[in-house]
Amino acid sequence: MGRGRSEIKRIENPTQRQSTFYKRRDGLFKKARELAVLCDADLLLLLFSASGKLYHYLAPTVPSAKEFVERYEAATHTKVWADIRQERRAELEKVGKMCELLEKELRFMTVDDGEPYTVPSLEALAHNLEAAMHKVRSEKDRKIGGEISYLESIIRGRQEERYGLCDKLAHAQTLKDVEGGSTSLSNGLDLKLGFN
Amino acid sequence: MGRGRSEIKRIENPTQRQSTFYKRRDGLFKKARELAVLCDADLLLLLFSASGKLYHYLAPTVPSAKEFVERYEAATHTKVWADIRQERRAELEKVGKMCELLEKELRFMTVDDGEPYTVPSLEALAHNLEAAMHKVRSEKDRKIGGEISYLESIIRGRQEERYGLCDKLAHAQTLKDVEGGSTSLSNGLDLKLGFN
DNA sequence: AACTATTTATAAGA
DNA sequence: TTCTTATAAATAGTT
Repeated sequence: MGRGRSEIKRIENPTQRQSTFYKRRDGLFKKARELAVLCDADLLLLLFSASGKLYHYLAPTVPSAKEFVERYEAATHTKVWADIRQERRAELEKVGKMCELLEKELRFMTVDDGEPYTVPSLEALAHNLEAAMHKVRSEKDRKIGGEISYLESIIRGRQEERYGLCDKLAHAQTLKDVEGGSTSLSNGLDLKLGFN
Repeated sequence: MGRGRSEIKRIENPTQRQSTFYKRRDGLFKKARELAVLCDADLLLLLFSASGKLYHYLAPTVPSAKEFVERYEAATHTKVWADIRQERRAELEKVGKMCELLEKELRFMTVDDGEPYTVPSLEALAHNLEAAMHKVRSEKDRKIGGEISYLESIIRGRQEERYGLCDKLAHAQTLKDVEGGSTSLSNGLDLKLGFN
């Protein structure tokens, strides 16, 4: 709304940001109230401005903040964290592309630090790297031999595997929680290198 | 908005109330997100529908989350939020790593498509993987041999390398865009595996 | 789930 | 801040 803007990104100009904060804060609280009343919903809204000031709204039907938080807690342990993971993952995928490179590199370099890795996990890592090397080598050989047709024949299969990753991603959290740390690492690498 | 209404009172018709709930819930959450992002504010929104279903929004965290939790705790004498913050932070890290692994895998798997890669780049890739393997193997051996002191002696050097990575990261995007896919890949691995 | 006629929210400007 | 106003968004009623 208003005379422009559609991008949602941090407003750098402090004056403008403050002004926008006031307006949108009022708008948000108004919306919150309306939703609570119109639809008979319970809601709690806590807001800290960048300068640290607290604003909050508690729906009229909610007797007390404490009670509400307890209710939230109860629901939280059954359902909410899955949603949070979902949100976080999307957020990370979107925002974290740049950081990814650095984190990746740092992770590899921490191998030198030795701290976080157990011998079994290092074995798995070495094994996977070796397999990856062979994979790449054979790939090269095929290419040199001009056996393009061979490549083409497996492209579809790989493509399908790749699409399958979407599903893996969708279940990644579950897997992660079930498996142990080092096992998780080696599985991650297995995944990464696409071994069967 | 819409074609009527201005009175804010409970909607008695259940169907209409439900419909309105969905629409306004989406609107409210969108507004909440926008406010958090635009104005760098921290907010928490908990919403229970009349039927007891929970929806919630937590502003993208980290820097101000601490402040948020501390202030909220001070205001409500609740300990819950400290735990939530902790869990969220751990969750963020885990999820980030998982995303990384999957994205990495996707990148590796594109080697199979063969399309964007030239023979020289595959050679470089294979070479780097082999070197990485040896690196990991020797790392493992050192660990097994308990030669911790050796590790410690190189940590500082690696630390410095790592700091240099910030600069590399800053230019990583540029490199990637400027160079062809194949060259980029081998460079990526050089970076990733930390070869000199 | 979509579609619009309207009402609201709000970005800029004062 | 606060008000005004031109525009962008949200959404009530409808299909």
